Amino acid sequence: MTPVSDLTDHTGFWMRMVSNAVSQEFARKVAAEGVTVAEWSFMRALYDQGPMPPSVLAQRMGLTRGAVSKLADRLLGKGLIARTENPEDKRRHRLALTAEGRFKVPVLAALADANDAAYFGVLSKSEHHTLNRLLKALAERRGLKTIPLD
Amino acid sequence: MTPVSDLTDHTGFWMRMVSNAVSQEFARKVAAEGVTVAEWSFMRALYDQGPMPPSVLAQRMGLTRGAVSKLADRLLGKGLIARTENPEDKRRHRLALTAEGRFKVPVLAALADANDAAYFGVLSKSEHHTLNRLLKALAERRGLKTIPLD
DNA sequence: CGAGTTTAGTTGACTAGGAAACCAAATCCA
DNA sequence: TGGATTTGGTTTCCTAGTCAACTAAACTCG
Repeated sequence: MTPVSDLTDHTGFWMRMVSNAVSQEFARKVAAEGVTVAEWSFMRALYDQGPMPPSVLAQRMGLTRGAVSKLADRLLGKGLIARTENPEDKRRHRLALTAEGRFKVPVLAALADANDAAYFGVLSKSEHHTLNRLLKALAERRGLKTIPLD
Repeated sequence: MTPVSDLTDHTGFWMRMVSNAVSQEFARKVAAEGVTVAEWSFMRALYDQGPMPPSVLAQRMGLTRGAVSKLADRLLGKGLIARTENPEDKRRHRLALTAEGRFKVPVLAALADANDAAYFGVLSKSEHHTLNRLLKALAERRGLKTIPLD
């Protein structure tokens, strides 16, 4: 008959289906806190690693510099991050969380925790552990490193 | 110290990382054939289930009617699908693959097969099987059904 | 020194999708 | 019958990215 394999034969199909569902759910939750997932990821990176120039952030987040530039504008507008000049090189500057931004991180992190737990809670402990192991193995064997966004 | 859990503690984090990588890789490959992933998914649905109205397609693909309307415009422009009027109800119409579109599906399907195989081929047979099982379990227990796009 | 060159970041044109307003055809029903 | 409502689809405006052109600052080296 058709030489075309079934869509559902692909692991990638199922992975994306689940992954999308988890992400969309999370996006909905952080939206209630007034931030997008990209903004959360941005803030999270600053929280973990301290102030850094936009270019580094772009690389960490797997975004273009342009995207980070615009993202930074939005976060500046919301008062969640601040820009600090570098007197030695006027091109460079660094982005850092404001007090307000810093305060928000644990709140959002709690949402992330809850979301993950709720979503994968339908698996048994050992299933969950196995899934983690397999995903990490894939990421490692493929040399993945950029923080996933959406 | 910080009350904030590590990003990498989340299964969703790893899942998205891997899922994104698989999808981006696939997007690159189909782009070489002149279509986007959404277009592929669109064509695939028509291939599997025959001609259907845009609204049904929207539901199947988890897109809004607006999105499908635009997607259909693009595919019409590329000559991959055709619109057929419904004489009984001038609002409705159905979308179907053209001969050219129909011809392209197996080619794209082969790319999808290859991509999936390459990506998950780094797992052992039993690991791969386990991963499939867990993902399907998650999808099922969560009642997921829309075809994942990106 | 000062004209190219490189580097950091921004901007503008473009793409893909969502939400909601919108349009036209069909249906309902008093 | 004919106005209100419902339905199917399109369009408009918005958001969030990419890519490539651009600007300004710093560096290089003849």
